Amino acid sequence: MSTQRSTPSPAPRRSSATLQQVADAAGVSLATASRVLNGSARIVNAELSEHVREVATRLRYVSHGPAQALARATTSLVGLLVHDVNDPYFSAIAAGAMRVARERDLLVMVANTYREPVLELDYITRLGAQRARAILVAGSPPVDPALAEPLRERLLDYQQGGGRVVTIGDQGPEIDAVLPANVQGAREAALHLTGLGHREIGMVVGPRGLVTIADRSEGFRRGLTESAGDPVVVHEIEGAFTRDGGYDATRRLLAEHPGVTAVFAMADVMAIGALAALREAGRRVPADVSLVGFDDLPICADLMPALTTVRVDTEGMGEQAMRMVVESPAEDAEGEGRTVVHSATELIVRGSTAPAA
Amino acid sequence: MSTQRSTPSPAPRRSSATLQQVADAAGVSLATASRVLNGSARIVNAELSEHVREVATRLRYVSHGPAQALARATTSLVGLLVHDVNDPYFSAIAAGAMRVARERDLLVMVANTYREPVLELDYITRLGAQRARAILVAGSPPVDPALAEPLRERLLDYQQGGGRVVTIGDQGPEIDAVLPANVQGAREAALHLTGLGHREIGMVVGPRGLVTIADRSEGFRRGLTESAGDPVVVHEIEGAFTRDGGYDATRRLLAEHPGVTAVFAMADVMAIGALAALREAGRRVPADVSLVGFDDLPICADLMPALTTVRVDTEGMGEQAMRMVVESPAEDAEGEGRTVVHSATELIVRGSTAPAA
DNA sequence: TCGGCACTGGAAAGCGCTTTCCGAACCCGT
DNA sequence: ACGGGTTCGGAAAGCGCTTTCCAGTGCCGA
Repeated sequence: MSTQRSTPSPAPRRSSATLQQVADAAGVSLATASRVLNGSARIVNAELSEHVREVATRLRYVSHGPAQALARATTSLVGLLVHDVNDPYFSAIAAGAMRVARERDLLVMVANTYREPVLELDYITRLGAQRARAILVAGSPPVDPALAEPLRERLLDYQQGGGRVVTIGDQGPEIDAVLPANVQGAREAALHLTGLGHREIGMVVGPRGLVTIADRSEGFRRGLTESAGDPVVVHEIEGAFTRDGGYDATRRLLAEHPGVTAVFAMADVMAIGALAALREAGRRVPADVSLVGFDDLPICADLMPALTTVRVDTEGMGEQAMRMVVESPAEDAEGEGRTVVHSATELIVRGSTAPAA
Repeated sequence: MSTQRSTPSPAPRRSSATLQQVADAAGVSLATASRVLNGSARIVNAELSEHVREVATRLRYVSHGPAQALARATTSLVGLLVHDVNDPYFSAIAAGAMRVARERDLLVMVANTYREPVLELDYITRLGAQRARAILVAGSPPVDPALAEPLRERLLDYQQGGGRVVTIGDQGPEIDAVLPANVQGAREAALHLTGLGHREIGMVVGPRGLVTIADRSEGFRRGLTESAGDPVVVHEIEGAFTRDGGYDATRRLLAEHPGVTAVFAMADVMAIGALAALREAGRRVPADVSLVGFDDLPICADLMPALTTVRVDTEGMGEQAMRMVVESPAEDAEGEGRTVVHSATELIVRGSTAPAA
């Protein structure tokens, strides 16, 4: 990148008017101005009200958020923690959440945690310091309770401080959550594959330490056991939760178990890598090997072949989570208990799966 | 989605300790506590300092952002306006920006504007009200000055109020910007295609009202005029700046001009749609028709065939923009003028282009 | 006609923090 | 041993706003 500076310009640094100035200019008290301009319960005479509003406009008055937050002891900021906005799974969640936030006049602070516990904890603290009204946490927690505990603890802390927490993925008791039906979805994928006659199947799994992966694995295996006919051999290979992770894992899978006729990748991003690996290995999809993904990213339909996958309503989950933030505001204070919303999954059959050869 | 509530739980709603309480508990003054806990210029005795810190930890003190913002007259919040985080182009920008923000201890408020002027203006106002330290605006402004003016005006307003503005895309004088080399990139795409002997080319353009599109069109046409050999016939078809927009436009293109041997789609998302349309029309890529995109989204390499495209360093632009926010903080106040950073583009040749039949 | 009430505007007390200004304590050189 | 300079903790004045409480007005019924 190259930088360049051009001609100077005048710079009158005027900071915007205060409520007091508006009140003075309008000849009313600070209290009245406040009531007129920033939605109060108390009602002000229409005429006066109009006058104040005019003056405010003329003076280009803009309310001071931090001051309001201080006086009201609440903000309109909501935090959203995602592993990585640049991953379509999470950007869809973010988009959904932001849509609802917009309707509710909330501002969303998004942070990438890259699944790093330190970052997660740090962001929660920072959001707490900003007195964010709520925190949404998207992304699978670790299976190991010892690893999950610190995050959970911090969230509980924040929640006790009066903040609202909603997670997409199960962070345990007392924390509201919206959960995709991972087990169920994976089970359907398994039934689909065995139904097509596949008897040697590769599972390209993401980091086993994640609950999401554990659930999808479990669901898939459960589905396999339910299948009629000959017993199924399954090979499980782990890779990073990315395109390259799927690519590498699939290469290893093919090297070690050349006989597989189907591959189940535990996320579409991984499936994309798997597809590349299969192609590279000269396996035709679906003629030689069938491939199933998970998530149903928008791109799936445009892959060649189009990817059979399990649809997750990511955007819907983001919306739902954000809705919960506002709609049961005092849930915990009421001692009511935890709210859990389940989001259904659905197998979408496309061109990447076919009967076993 | 189905909802369910489970067992109740106790709910002691304790809000976190204040600085005053920490000071009292530590037996020091408010001022000292403040100096110890929230980085002040003044230094406090190491021993005392340690003591205060201990007490603060014990009391689980968390600084109150809004109060600090009020007292300091500045915040650590930065706004980021994007057309849609769910579009990989923008999510990459967001990821880049957030990475740098993280380093600088800034919190990023992301908002989707869906290219709706009303939303853009509204968000800027709201960010201004929150006293966001800076606003990043990603996305092409309209070509029509009458349409671009309101946004520009509002940004200038905000800037005058002491906020920092950096745009990705040119919002005109006095507003710092980082600009992708759209013209240059498109020109290269044209040269590549004509170099392969294509003489009847389709341009699948996005909304003509956008500067980005105008620039890419211009660059492409310029490249065509520079080509050696026979004159080139070019057909321009407009579509929405999405996958479906590209799909529809390409279908129309093929219907009206079946003779095209190459298509230049002005964004990869559109190219993906174009690819689908070509496939559907029975045209082999690249044997019958060559295809070039723009942006180099990560998925491009995994399409079939892999997409020849013009790489834009989206993530780098996001980083750069965020860096500018912090690194020349008082640029406008100094009357220095505008800073413009150019981000290079590069033609990436992959499998979707081949010599004309 | 008059007491009482509903209504509405204003004064003032914070909300939690930063920072300026003071003054006490301490160190040094002479 | 003493004056001047340097440190460093504390008191207090805000930052811009909300909201409680109070007081003035006008209206009602009796």
